Amino acid sequence: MKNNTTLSKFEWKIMKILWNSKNISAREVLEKLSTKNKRAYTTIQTYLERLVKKKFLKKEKIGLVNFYSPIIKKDKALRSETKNFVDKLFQGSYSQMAAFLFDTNSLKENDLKIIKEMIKERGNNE
Amino acid sequence: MKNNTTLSKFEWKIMKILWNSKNISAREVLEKLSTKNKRAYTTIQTYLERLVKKKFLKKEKIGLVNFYSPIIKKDKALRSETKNFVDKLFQGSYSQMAAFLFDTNSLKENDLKIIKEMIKERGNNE
DNA sequence: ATTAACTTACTACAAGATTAGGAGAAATAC
DNA sequence: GTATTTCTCCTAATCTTGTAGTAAGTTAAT
Repeated sequence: MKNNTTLSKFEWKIMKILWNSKNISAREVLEKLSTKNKRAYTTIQTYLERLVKKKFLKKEKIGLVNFYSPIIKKDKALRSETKNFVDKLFQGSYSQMAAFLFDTNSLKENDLKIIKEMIKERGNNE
Repeated sequence: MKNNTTLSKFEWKIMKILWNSKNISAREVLEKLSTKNKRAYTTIQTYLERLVKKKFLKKEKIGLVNFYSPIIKKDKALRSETKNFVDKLFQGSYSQMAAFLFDTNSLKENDLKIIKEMIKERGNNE
């Protein structure tokens, strides 16, 4: 297994569910998926098993049923996936990414406003 | 072929070379790859052919040799890949991504400085 | 007790990614 | 003018992702 494991879109959906409600079964995961993200029950099982194999989840069998919970923190996963992305597209430079977002007007009015706020709040710590 | 085609890390490396020097051969692509990114000559060919199939490149045979050049703009590819990423991790919200980057101190001093500058420059257009 | 419902574990298969080798044609080297 | 180099095109092994079916066991229902 690679060190910089990245997750697919659907794997992220599942992990997000797991980060919200730890120690749940395949059935419960399936139930928490929105209508457009429904899959066959066994498909969910396969994803869960793969995430265990990738060391994102652990499973614990209670009676008949397997319960899964995350073993890596959401922040860590986000960080590593984000780093991968910024490496891939922007040579690892966050300001390069920011420049791109500004220059192509990718940010909506509202995003921009929120970001300005954040910068203002944090502007004094240096 | 999917509509929101995303490229792998190595496909991006190749595309970046192509965006920098249009209409080059597999040999030239290989030469422009840094030492740690060297691959077998035929591997490069395979990537180039795949990128043609994905409609990111076109090829033109001159004499014996195939020459490749991009048929989609770098900005467009960056935008679409970025959108995919932000959808996957941050529910499509750029400000959510920004918040994450700030909160986890992912941004280096210097990135932050540059970003503040950018915001200042663009601060008047609203 | 037989059936219905549900679970796990295993298997499968297509598409895409990663990497490259081999056959055959053309160019070039001397 | 044969040997070597260098292309292209084709083929392919291995891994990952997406999606799910089947067999066999457990529980609940009547």
